[in-house]
Amino acid sequence: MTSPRPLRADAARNRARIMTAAHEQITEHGPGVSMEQIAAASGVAVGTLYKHFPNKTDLVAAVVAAAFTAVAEDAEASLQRADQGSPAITEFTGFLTRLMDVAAHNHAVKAAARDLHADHDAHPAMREVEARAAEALTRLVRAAQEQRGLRADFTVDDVYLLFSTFPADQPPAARERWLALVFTGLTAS
Amino acid sequence: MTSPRPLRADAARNRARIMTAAHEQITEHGPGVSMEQIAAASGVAVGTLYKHFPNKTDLVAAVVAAAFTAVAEDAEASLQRADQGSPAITEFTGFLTRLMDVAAHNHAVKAAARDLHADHDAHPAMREVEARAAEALTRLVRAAQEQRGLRADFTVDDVYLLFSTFPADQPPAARERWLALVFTGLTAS
Amino acid sequence: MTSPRPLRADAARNRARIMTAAHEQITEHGPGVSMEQIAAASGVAVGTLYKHFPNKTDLVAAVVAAAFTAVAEDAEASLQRADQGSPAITEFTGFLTRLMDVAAHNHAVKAAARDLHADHDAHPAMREVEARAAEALTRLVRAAQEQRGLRADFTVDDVYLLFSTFPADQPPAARERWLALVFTGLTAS
Amino acid sequence: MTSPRPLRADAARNRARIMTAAHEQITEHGPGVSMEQIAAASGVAVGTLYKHFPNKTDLVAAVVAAAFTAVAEDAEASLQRADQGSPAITEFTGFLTRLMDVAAHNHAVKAAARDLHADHDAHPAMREVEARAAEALTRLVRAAQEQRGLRADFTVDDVYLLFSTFPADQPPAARERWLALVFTGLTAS
DNA sequence: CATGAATGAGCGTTCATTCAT
DNA sequence: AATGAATGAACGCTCATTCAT
Repeated sequence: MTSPRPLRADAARNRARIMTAAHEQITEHGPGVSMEQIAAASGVAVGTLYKHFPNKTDLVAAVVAAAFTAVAEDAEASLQRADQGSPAITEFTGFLTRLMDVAAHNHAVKAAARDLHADHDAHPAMREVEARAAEALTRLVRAAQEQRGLRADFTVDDVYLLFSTFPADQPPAARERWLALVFTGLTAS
Repeated sequence: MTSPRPLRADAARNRARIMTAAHEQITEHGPGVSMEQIAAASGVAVGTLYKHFPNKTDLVAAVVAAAFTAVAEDAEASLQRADQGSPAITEFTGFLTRLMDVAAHNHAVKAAARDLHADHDAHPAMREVEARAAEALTRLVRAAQEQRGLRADFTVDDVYLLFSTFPADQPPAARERWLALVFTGLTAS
Repeated sequence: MTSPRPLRADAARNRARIMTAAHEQITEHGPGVSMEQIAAASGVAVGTLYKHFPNKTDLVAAVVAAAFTAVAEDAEASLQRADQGSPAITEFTGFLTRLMDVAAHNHAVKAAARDLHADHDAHPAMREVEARAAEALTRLVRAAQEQRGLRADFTVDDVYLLFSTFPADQPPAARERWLALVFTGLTAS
Repeated sequence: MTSPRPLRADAARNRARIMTAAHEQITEHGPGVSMEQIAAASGVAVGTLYKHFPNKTDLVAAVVAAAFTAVAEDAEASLQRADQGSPAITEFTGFLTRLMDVAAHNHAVKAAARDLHADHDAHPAMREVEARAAEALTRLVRAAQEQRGLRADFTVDDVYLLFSTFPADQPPAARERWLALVFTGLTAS
């Protein structure tokens, strides 16, 4: 569905190398890295980048989407555990904490995501992964509210809001302090 | 020490025009505006920009610092009102709210400040204005805590943390929601 | 000699599809269309284009030559009608008018032909179709001259000259005006 | 009027060198020459080209316009001679002949002009020089018609039409033949 | 002091062509 | 014979910065 044709083996390998290299380069040098540099780090020529991704924005979006896939999967696993009896609020705060960890370890990728802001839905892979996460989180949030652990007016959009404002580029102490401050306001009154 | 020579009248006028124009241009077009464009908006030539500011970063830092001066003054005024009997917590949340308003109306400048991140202390004007604000805020925070309105572990650094993560570039509804979530966690337990 | 091997059935089919697609793409997007796009429109891969035509120039030349085949056939039909009693001058001006029509409807192909200018004889197919047209036109011109309708010094080269300067890319009114101006000078004195 | 400020001496010199080099390079390699190559031939860096001309199209248009200035002046001189008693038809055909000569010696520039086709009025310098030529030619055409030398329905637009279709890139013999054919149709009936 | 012309490395992107599969 | 991934030089253009005037 995502791939009309299954992509030749060598092309798939190159695509993976490009994504990996792009992730590394963005992490190391920020979303401003040049395509040329990503190409060099991938061990391919620029043209190959453009063969796989129509333009730089699309490549960056693919990197961001890939990074978010793990998050979506984490959300789904958390929901499943909650469905199987684990306290929903525990699962939810656990998910949030891990989400912030991911953000902290990928803060340049997060910055890239922010640069995409306006059209973050214009990228298919992004839309898909967001939908997955939203689906799981909606249910996890609801469960946590029903168990009286999470404030009643909390929504999935709030997760995005908190995530998007998490100080991923600051030192661990600051990140933890921020979480502490914010978490205080999340519990049910 | 900060000013080896008191600056000739016309030079001072030029400097002011540059700062004003730079603020406007950054606000309108983001921190990426070219020096050429700022120069044009200032009514001077690029060379003059470089006469006043060794490089673009320094100019942007000066603009950011200037924008923060109003904030420092607001902090001082709030403190003064608290000293004269106004409830410290009211003054503090009032200050915070106005701070977020300023951020929202200058979010491109705030973005510029963020781009400076690493060395935001490397710029003298920045250090100075931060010191003024910190001085006033420290006392305001302490007062609010003594009056049992603000959580006991709150510090001035937390103000920076909250300010730096405020979603200034998002629509009003999101900004207000963020404030609501965060403020919940600030009151004394 | 022109065809060392008679070309396998599927290869012949592919070649035809490529030529058709190339004609369409050139007509629609000009001679600058990329080989990739022509390949896509042909339903084959680029490699196949290069299998049939050593390089882009050769493909474009083949398209141009093919387009000229209809012209050569028109010339031959006109000559035949003249041989069978139709006034030669009528046939000749009729041919010229249709030639200009063809040019107008294929002006991007004509532009492609012009880009080839220098070596328009370097391409076998081109030489062949030109020879066919020249053969018929020489006799048609002679007949028209003998019947005193066409100026005595007119030659087949003049046909090329007029054709190559016909303003095919201009609006109909301009094309008609050009024809009117030029035709005035063609009748026998 | 064309120049709000009279341009510094060194800048004017560079501008002239750029125009000269651009003319030469276009003449030698066609309108497709790269800006880099024109810059090298000018003895300046690319940035300087862009300082003087916002983009390649504008530079090419300036070269074309400059080349046409001589034509406009020729038209004006021809008109003046006609006003002073020289037969208008002689002046007109003389002008046309010289125009074709210029085109022949600058055929790559003429090709460049053709590439500009759609927006050849979008370039101020072009508009101005066209207006000058049109003014003089309108009167010269009228005079030639009143003296019964030029066909009565001839217009200035016809001059453009003939000029734009003149086979400037063909050998002298072809060019002369074309002129001969076309001129036959211009005399008054 | 101010000017603004000049620099030139760098960027994103395109595309004819090659060659391993 | 066909595929299509990969190449990489080339292009138009930008912009922080320098320095002769």
